[in-house]
Amino acid sequence: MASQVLIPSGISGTNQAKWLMTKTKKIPVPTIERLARYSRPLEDLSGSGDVVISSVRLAELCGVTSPQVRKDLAYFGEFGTRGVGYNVEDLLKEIKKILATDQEWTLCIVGIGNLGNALVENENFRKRGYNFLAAFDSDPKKVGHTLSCGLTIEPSRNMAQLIQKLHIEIGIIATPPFDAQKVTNLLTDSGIKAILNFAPIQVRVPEGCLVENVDFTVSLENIVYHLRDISKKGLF
Amino acid sequence: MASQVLIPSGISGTNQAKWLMTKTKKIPVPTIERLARYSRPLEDLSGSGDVVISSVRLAELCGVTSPQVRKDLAYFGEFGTRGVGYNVEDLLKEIKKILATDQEWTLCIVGIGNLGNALVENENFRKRGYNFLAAFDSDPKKVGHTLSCGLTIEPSRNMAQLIQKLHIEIGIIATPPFDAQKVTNLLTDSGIKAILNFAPIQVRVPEGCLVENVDFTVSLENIVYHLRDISKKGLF
DNA sequence: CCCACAATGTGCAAAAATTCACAATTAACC
DNA sequence: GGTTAATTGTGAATTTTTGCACATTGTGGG
Repeated sequence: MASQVLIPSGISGTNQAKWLMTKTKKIPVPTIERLARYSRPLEDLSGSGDVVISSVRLAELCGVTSPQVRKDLAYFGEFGTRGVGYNVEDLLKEIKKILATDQEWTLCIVGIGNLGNALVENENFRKRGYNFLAAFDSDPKKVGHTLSCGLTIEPSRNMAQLIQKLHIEIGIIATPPFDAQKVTNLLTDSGIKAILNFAPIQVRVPEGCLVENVDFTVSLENIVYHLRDISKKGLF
Repeated sequence: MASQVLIPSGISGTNQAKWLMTKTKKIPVPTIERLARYSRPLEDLSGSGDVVISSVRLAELCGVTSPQVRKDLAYFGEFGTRGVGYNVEDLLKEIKKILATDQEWTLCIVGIGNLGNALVENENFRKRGYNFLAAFDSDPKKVGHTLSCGLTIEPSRNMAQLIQKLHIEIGIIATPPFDAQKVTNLLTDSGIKAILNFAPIQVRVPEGCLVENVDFTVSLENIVYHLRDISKKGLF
């Protein structure tokens, strides 16, 4: 725990408190995650005819309450018009600015199994400005193979060199759990700034590196806990 | 919002308050998610020599504080021995009992693209008692194809019939976002009890069905928000 | 048997996050 | 131009979650 502080939502890093200060207001950690969720329906609506949206409607679409929406947005400014609502295009632009998704980011992926492949080929990433610049795997049988997205699989030993040459900022780990910590060390040694880890272990990083752990089985266990709970209570 | 209540961690369902009551104590929502995380290192340790583990050590391995670990466990009973710690095997067994992962669950998956394929082939699921009994896709080119795991891809129109015949409890959605709501309706109409949705939209379900939405891009946006925040503050 | 040490379990305090209620503002209509 | 309806922005109250401090209990050694 010396070099790592867990942020409730799952992201972890160093000296979190400082990062969450904007002017003098503290931004609740879950707010950031919700902002990302708000942007999904806004993207959809931004194509269609609707020009404005109320906090009530946006809340419905995202499964939260409307005061929550208003409060979340109010942390960062006054984006709406009283009596009217929020302009869809403008709000989307503001949220993107807040989240820093109005700029391009450079990624690499480590571990080109089924999952790694699915992630690197995923349209949603590229569409949102996340650019995979390199793919790594330690399996000699995979190295040299070219993926549909155009990337050629590199051996893990080239990691440091490529990350620095291509200015890669974020690393995604999609290896088996056993390799995840080793890969994390390789990535951080190469100067990566943040890691999105899909291996079902909690990887440790040195000061100044961000980690977010995504664990599918945790989500499933959440579900089955509540499922069993329901049948036990005989509510349904 | 009429038929759906969002639980902070991302899981949503109906009348949540009731489910979280055990005897008279309210269980914090994040506690369940952490219990799942605690079980990972316990599984690893359960093979090796260590027989007991302290809350301090377990907390380190999971990136939380030690009072947090103790408090989380104390909601469900007294599993440790004062002055000693927790017996690894026993604690794992207790957590599995709490989470209902000591039993088998039946799943199906809808959408056999890269991601769907990666999920259904994933060892971690089967290893933990999550059994995929059916795979669906609406693409006629995919229907009839047999996956490495042995399942044959079924057309979506067979969904209701198969879910009922095989007593499938949980559905996983790995379709493009546009199809996700339609698939959700199909699943709930077929009597599914819970849905794990990987499409980047918030799907709506009728009363009595659980949903957990997993959105990779939300995790990434979380990261880039904090990353930009760091460089702006000039901390590194 | 007693004492020192280690580690859990827990009531209470603190912090964090959400919800409420309403003042403020705008648009639309007559 | 005034009145009504709609909707935001926000301080205060409430609820939820976490952290602290310590009493409690078990272990091992002399």
